[in-house]
Amino acid sequence: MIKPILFGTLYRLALQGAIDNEIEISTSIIAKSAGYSQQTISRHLILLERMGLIERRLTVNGELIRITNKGKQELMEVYTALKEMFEKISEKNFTITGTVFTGLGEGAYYISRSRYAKQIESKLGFKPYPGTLNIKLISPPSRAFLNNYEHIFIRGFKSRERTFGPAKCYPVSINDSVEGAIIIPIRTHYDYTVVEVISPVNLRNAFNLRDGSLVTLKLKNPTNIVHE
Amino acid sequence: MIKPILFGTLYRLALQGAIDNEIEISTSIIAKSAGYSQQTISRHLILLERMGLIERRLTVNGELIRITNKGKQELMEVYTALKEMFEKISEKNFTITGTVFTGLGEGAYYISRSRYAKQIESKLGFKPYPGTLNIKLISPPSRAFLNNYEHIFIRGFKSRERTFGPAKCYPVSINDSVEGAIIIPIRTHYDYTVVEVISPVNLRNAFNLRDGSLVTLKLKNPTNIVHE
DNA sequence: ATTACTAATCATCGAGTAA
DNA sequence: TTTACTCGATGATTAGTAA
Repeated sequence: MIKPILFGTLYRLALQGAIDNEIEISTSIIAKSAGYSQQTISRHLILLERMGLIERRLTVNGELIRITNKGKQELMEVYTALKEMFEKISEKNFTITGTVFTGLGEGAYYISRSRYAKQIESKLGFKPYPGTLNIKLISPPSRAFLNNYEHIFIRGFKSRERTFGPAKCYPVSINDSVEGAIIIPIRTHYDYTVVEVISPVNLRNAFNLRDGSLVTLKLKNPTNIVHE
Repeated sequence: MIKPILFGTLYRLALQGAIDNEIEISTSIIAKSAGYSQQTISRHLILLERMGLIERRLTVNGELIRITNKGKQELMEVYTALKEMFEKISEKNFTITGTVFTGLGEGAYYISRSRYAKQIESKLGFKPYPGTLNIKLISPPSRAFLNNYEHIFIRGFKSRERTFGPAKCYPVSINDSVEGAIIIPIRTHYDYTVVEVISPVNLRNAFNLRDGSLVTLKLKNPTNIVHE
């Protein structure tokens, strides 16, 4: 990409319709819309012309400007890059990869509580295997992006001995076959590079997983909610 | 649009896949790909963060960066603008609008010469009405863009008294109904904000045109040739 | 290895103005 | 009215470092 400051001015010209087309405009008008001085735009135009990105002819009312094919290509480059990015987002974020590791067994203790298991069964549609699969994320390297997706809320509760916090669940398909969900306890901040997965089956057995085995998770219901 | 220099850095981050997605990267790596120093990128990231366009968390290997929805919107704004421009070009340049005005009658004199009329009949496929319709361009304001299109060449010739120069013709449909052509004498530079139109009929009568009447011309055979 | 501060350098900007 | 020059002011960049 050319220098951003010049790209900015070239983009302004394009907005005015100067692609493949001569427009009659003055530096002061561009300056006003771009938030720069007339002198600065004049200088920018001189530079763009020297770089072969625009052609221009002075007139009495200003100048006739036309973005050349070279200039068009500069804009096209950014356009196609942005296009690819925005088109790929939808698929790209749905696939999560990581490796299996052995945790402390805390997850299993939680899932085994009937107050949790019953909620999961009713809200996610499966009776969870009493255990979680710990996954160290590879791509994306952090679970922060999950905030962009819809979650299913699992309420916390208190027993006689202690408090069990609430959790968020994100339905996924594991290795493109078994259904399950990522479960993130809300209270604990824990490690952002790790997720726990629940499913109706023992995933270690189902896929013959050992520590270090690669697992892919695909987010379902990817509504890509706007937050903030 | 935000300041071009910051847009440039935001765009770099997007290229690295930071839209809706945390990426682990260091300022020096971005700097290398962007052609700036590590310090400059560091400063840019601080500014982008303050503006709420990115979120980031430092790690031991660099930092985790994610473009926020606000940042995404900045990119999307440019994307959609470029998209519209590139998608509309094909149609946009085909339609020409302008108003009728009375010329000096020079065109009529030319067309009435049989050496011209016969060429027009054989090359354009119609016997021209002996007159031209003068059109003051509104959109685009200059006929310079015609250079991007294929033309049909009409040879010049000499009579006993004087020389008649060659001309370029661009087939058009007038008001989406009558076929004709823009005819541009090659020799005379004339006024770039004006075109003359020929057709098999008297256009003033056919459309009941008076001076100031609006006319639309649509270029046919819009091959949109790349020149330069 | 990082990020990011300070200070010196350099590029860019805009006021004034000529053509 | 234009564009675009000079030049002093401003803002951005990099080098050198600290953390």
